[in-house]
Amino acid sequence: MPEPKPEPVLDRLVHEPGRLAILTVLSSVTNADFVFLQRATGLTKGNLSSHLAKLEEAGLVAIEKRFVRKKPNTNIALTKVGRARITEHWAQLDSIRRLSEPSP
Amino acid sequence: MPEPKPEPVLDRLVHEPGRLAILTVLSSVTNADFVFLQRATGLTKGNLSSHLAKLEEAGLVAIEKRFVRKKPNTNIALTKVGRARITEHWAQLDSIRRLSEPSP
DNA sequence: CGATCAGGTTTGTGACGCAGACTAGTTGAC
DNA sequence: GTCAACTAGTCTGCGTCACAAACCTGATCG
Repeated sequence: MPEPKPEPVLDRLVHEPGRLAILTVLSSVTNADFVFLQRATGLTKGNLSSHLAKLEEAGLVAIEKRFVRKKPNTNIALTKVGRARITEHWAQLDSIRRLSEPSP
Repeated sequence: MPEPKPEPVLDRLVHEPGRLAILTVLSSVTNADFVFLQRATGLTKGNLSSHLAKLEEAGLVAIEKRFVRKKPNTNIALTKVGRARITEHWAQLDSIRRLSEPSP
């Protein structure tokens, strides 16, 4: 036996703190722009940009770029898949947590 | 301003899925041996070993090596610090989560 | 004009998680 | 006694990735 393959319970894409913050904020506001998200999450621009790129690539968020008052503006919203995944992720964290708290 | 330094809310050392599992399991059993932890967490030996090394280095767990029935046996327990940190971590996750669930 | 600012994107790199190779010692078969 | 197989871990190489700093594009200001 070449070592047991563990079940992949926690999705790293979602679990990463920066992305967890992004997704969680998004799940409460329906849509947000880049600057708002940066303030809300405390991430740097570069960081936020690359996290968003990954989330978009994975289909968890939808990104729309426009110009607002002659300035570039990036609008981000959770997709259905994204909403499902973040919800599921919190549920999985709960089940891990219950390992330590048998029953009140 | 050279980009705002974000507050380090989530401790990566603890947040990492493998270690989160280890710490959470430990917080329910007072102490455990290597093999038990491997089964409980689903990690491979190599993985578990290096995670434990990091946790020990950070003072979150205490590791004691013995021989039990002529075989090497590694016994692991949460330290006070470790117990505090895992509790605090769950609390921080809660506060992040509340961002998306204003109040029922 | 040149400088500055807003709003992002691209790049360099060190750290790290992963799994598989390796080690040390034990037990069982012959 | 010695050979093979097993237990209990540690060590190593590699690919990935998060981070921040440098960079880019266009608008606005002096």
